[in-house]
Amino acid sequence: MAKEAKSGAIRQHNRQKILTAAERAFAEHGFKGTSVQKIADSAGLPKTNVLYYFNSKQKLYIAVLEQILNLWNSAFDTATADHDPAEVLAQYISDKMRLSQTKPEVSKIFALEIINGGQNLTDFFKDDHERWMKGRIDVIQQWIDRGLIQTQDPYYLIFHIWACSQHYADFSSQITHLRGQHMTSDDFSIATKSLIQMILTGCGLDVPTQYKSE
Amino acid sequence: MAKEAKSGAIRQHNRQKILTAAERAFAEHGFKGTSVQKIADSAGLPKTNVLYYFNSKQKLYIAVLEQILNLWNSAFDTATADHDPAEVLAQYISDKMRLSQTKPEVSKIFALEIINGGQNLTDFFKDDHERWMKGRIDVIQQWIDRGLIQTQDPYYLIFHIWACSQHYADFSSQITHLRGQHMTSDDFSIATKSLIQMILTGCGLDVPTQYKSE
DNA sequence: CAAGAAATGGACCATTTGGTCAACAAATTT
DNA sequence: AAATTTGTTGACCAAATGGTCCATTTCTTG
Repeated sequence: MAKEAKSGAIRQHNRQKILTAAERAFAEHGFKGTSVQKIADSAGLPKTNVLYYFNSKQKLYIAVLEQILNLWNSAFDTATADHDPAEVLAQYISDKMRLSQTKPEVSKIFALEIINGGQNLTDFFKDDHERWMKGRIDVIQQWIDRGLIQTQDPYYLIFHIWACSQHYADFSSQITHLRGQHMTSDDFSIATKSLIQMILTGCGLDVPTQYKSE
Repeated sequence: MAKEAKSGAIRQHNRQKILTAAERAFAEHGFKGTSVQKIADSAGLPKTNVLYYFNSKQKLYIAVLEQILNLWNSAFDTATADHDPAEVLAQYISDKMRLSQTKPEVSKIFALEIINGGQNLTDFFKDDHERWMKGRIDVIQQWIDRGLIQTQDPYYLIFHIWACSQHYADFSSQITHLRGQHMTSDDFSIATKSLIQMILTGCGLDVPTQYKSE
């Protein structure tokens, strides 16, 4: 039942090629909009081969989702109420923005999945995420209680951070169109500082110098 | 060639029933994930009938998109640099949040469409939107020049407003799961105030009294 | 090198799906 | 009421697609 790791070099190599191709395809056209054939072509393998490694389109999709979870990590995960909220939040926003910049497909796949109701996310992931959230809410609440930060509800603060940072990945086509040009590295840098300044100031925090603009 | 309005009462009634059903379906499963049959069932009509009114799935989808555009209006559209930025922005955020609350399907369809690259949006719409954007950017830039508002780049301010407000519609399933309960009207009211306070304060603006919390 | 395991790939199948057709029923118009 | 337009419906079709089978080739390993 379980996929033995073994030494299988070809196996690992091919699986990764497929996963990468699948990631791109799913991000661009969603689960239903992506055909196994397309993924196979894109990976340079016959369709049968894709089904050989992953047993079904659905399982391949879930494998893509699971591979993605490793990117979710941030220093914020282990922050406590004793840390400086301004530092921690600025760092977290910066991390999320970098992810949107470097791995927009990841963000898109998750966006599509969540809009769709998140039915393919395993209960394990959901519970894990919920636990993570509770922990973070707890820390923020303590900051609030200690008068270190001004925000109504910790949940909404986190949602707003996610919303803004993910927006740059998910809605990149719109952003590019409206601005008349693709977001460059410099643009991302400015957008990140702009977002940090807005959220931190919005919470009554001072922006740490290294995240300040100009 | 063109669809004459005529008196066609049946026509109008059926078209609307189909559009409503299609809106729900597309929001929930995306374009590819929705079958004409499902829409027909949901509208209580045979599939052939749906194709009779709209000539193809694609045209039906575009009709849904176009119907939606009428909801995009806000007082912000006609604001000038002489208006009070705090009032205008608070009102705009409030409008956008209300839309997310009352018409989440609309937001979801657009999100799916944009993530997908927005290939089904007509050039007319895109140009229109671009013009709207340029106008709004211009107003905000004037506020900046007059020292009325503190923000790095007008574009990012608007993106952040969109991102946060739409998040409540697009990611509702995640929000419900993490909070452990559905967003009630009261929750939306608090979230709206929280968002207004964060963004306005983040721009160095005072929150107008009617949008203040408690 | 020989045997077993892993990988490759073409042929094939059942289902779903968007869309057409033609016949028939209901409204409208003249 | 006759004629014409509009609406309703089932039968049908071709293409796409997820997935299976099986034969063949390539690797690995004793």
